[in-house]
Amino acid sequence: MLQLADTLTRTVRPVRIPEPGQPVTMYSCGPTVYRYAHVGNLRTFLMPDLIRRALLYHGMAVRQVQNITDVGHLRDERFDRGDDPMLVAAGLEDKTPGQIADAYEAAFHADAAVMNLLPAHVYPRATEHIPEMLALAERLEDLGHAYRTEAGNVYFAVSTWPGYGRLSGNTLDALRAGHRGEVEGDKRDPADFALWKAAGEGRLLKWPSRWGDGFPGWHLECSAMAMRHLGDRFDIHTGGEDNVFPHHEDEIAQSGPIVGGPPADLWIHGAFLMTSGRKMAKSAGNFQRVTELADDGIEALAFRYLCLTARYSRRLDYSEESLAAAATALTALRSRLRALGPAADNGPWAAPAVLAAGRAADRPTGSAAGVRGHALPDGQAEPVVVDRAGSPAAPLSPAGRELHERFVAAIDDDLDMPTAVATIHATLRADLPADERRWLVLDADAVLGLDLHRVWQPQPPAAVFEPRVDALLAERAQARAGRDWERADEIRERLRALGMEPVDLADGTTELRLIDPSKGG
RNA sequence: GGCGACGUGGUGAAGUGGCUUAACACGGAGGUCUGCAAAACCUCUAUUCAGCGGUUCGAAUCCGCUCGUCGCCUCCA
Repeated sequence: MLQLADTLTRTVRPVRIPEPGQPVTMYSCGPTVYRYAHVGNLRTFLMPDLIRRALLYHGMAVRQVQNITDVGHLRDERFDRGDDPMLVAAGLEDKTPGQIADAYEAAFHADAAVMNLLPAHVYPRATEHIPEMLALAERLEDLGHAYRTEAGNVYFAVSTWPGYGRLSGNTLDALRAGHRGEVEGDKRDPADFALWKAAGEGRLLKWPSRWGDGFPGWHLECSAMAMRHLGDRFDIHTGGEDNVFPHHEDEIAQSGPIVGGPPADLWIHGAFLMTSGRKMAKSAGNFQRVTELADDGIEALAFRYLCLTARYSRRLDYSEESLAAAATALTALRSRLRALGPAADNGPWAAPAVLAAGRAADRPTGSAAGVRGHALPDGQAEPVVVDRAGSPAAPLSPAGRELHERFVAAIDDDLDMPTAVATIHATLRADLPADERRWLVLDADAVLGLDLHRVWQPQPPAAVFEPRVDALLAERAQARAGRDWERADEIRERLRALGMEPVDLADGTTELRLIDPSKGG
């Protein structure tokens, strides 16, 4: 069974096995949609995708909710500059907050789709859950856990929640002792945090409440939306390491009095993606979108592969070099797999079921009412995956079974993807029949999510070829058949100039690979 | 100031008490194969885990100290 490192208890614990017919429930902190998500954000969003795939792999259904934060920042954050076409177009050209949020939400879905992230079942938007947030804040005030101030702000009184500090280690004593800087004048305790803030001058987004016009505190949305869509208690809560404090600490405090304890059983936090020794962040100027990778001839799945080479709980160094290495490794992996030949359509070694992320357009939009489950391509329902750890569908040999068990053990060990990836490399190298090696690798890909089954499709995944490229390829094939090597090499150079390398494979076919034309030779 | 994480080869990183005189990948070296170029396949590529002490029959792995790096405490994945 999958075990995960729980920040709250500082232990590695198994995911709770749900009642028969019930799903594992997971709430994932999602994007803030007033700017693009960068690859560091995407690494964090990959983590719940891996959890979900691992559980599906074990045959367990998962219900996943991922919030869309579309409120809270629009006054202070100038749509800061940049080579950011959408910011220029949408942000600075008098768009409404809603229009900006919609645009960036769509961009987020596009990024997630190219990363092969399985869509959540619901993407609730904060702005569509203001009534739930207000109801929660009112209950907390009525129960004596919150207080309203002269200025019209409502704060949660942390001293009323005895468990405060358990998640982050920032106990109240420590916080008070270590506090520095200004304290909002109307807080009773520096550690108190806002449930509701009075709307100031120039505030674009505000709602009426019993305390006057205002807007919700950041932490409130997750408490309210998790309760609405997953119930009081759910199994897994995911987020980035920066969410530990204050976001999740405060979420536990404000949900606690209502639901009788921490709302989630497991609190899982992903470590940052680092560039040049710093966390990736817009302000550091080291911000990169996943869709920008294509400009450098790198496909998004190479970034996914890169993420799989480190544990989610460890910071990962991101650089042009590490990304290029991942891209090369993924290409080589595909070549080795492809060399095994395609799977039979039927029989014991037929390709295992694929967990596909689909296209951005297949994703549900965030509206709370009328949410539809995510659609997979061809309208298929969420795949049912049997627990192959217990009884592999294919008749594995003892050596094959050993490799399979090694893979499953790695996954279950707090998502040890580096070991899992090492195992599939070992599988490809193993002294086993091609059918068995291919089956094991494709089976593993249900969790890895690298879309390895596509190696037998006619074109490499990320390439979009013009008709004339096809014509050139056909001509080269003819030239080679006629042993006109001069002509064949000439065409190769032309393709290289277009950024593609024709590679003649052992089976007589030719594959096109994307190359970086600027690197020449 | 408080809380926390990390420091392993040219690079990205596994390993957290013996099965490891340190996985896997990239890079590099050599070879097989092949119109060519690749790919694929094979071999090699850290006596060593920031430093110094300690615990132990045994430590990269546990403890202490030192040095270094980073993160959270304000919006932040």
